[in-house]
Amino acid sequence: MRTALIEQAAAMLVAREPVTLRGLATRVGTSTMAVYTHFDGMPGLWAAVRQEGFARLARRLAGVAATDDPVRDLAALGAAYAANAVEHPALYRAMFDAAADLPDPEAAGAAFTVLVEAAARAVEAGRFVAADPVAVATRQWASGHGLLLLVISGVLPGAALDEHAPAVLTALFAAAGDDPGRSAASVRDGWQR
Amino acid sequence: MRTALIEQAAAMLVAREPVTLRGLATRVGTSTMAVYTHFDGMPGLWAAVRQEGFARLARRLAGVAATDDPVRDLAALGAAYAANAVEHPALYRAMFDAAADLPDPEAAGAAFTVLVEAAARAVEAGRFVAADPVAVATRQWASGHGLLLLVISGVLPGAALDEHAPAVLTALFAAAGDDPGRSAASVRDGWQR
DNA sequence: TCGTGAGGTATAGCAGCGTTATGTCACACT
DNA sequence: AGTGTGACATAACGCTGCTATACCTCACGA
Repeated sequence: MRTALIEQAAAMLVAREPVTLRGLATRVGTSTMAVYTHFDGMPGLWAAVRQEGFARLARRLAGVAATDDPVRDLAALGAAYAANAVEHPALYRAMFDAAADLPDPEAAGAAFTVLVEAAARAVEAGRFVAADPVAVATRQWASGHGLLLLVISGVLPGAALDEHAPAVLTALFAAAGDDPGRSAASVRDGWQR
Repeated sequence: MRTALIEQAAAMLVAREPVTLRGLATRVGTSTMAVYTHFDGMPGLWAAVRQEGFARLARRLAGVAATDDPVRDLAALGAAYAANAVEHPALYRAMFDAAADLPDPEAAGAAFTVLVEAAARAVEAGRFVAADPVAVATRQWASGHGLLLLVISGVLPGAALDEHAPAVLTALFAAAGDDPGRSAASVRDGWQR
């Protein structure tokens, strides 16, 4: 019942339908009370939906295979992150409506850790000289997040993603100490969606 | 009456009070009908509030004086943009809830144009070699937007702004062709909030 | 075997929300 | 001076999330 409600809410979200208590209960085939026994109300259900969104994101990023080029991997992770957001824009927006209070922040942490570890491998491989992996991952994440939100909300056209994301990533990786030309090649290779 | 409603709504927004039709009408000292005669309902009022938010942003950016160092100016514009967002986080979030449909998109365009013109001056001054000013401005804007939203929503601590924003800007400016050391100095100089 | 208590669900009603239909008034124009 | 047009007030409608209450089911122990 818990999972049925969460998945139905996520489905209504991607279908751009308004996620309402009564509509949700009707579709799942139960009464409105179920949301209160399992989630303590709509805010609790939204928190569970955000949690599920981050869990899916973490699984998706974990599915990106690591290669012997950690910079390429970072770009591939960015591409997977972007694809996940573009495929389910409403869910992505809902995730960050209140991303600060998650029932279990570890799911979001796991997704972020994948980025940090790839950056750490780049440091270890001598690509990022004297760079902080957490800082590199944070900057990549924040920059990509902003670009994605602007595209999702229709401010920038969809083509802006392929136009700007690789350039921004290349700039960040080069600033981390990687050779600019080599960064550009790695990003071009990793950013295949 | 129109402006009174918009300003009251913006005030309730920054005060973190729920912006409700009845509460708004009561505070302004009118009835709920005023919102319908002037804005055709709450969505119209929200559009007007977003419009006002972008107008304030454009005025703020226009108030940043240009110097003989266009890269420094870009950093200063970024700092002003960030300060505006941090001072009125709820308004900033509301602005981008549906930034794609504004009554008069020219206000948002004016704010963006300030960025583009500074980037164009950097190209003209030979700092950004063969770089597209619009692309540079877009990347700066998107990256700053993402970082700001993560800080505003509490995902990243407030200190992340001063830690990451200058570094990201420096990376973008260096990628545009500017000398890395010179970019870093200009950004450090412009990013004074 | 038969209560019995506890947990999940159904029902009905609450206050609040945005919206709309209708009524009322003041002011500008001929 | 009459008239109509625009803005505001009032009341009601349907919807929202939420809660109090009743019901039903099932596991458990005398």
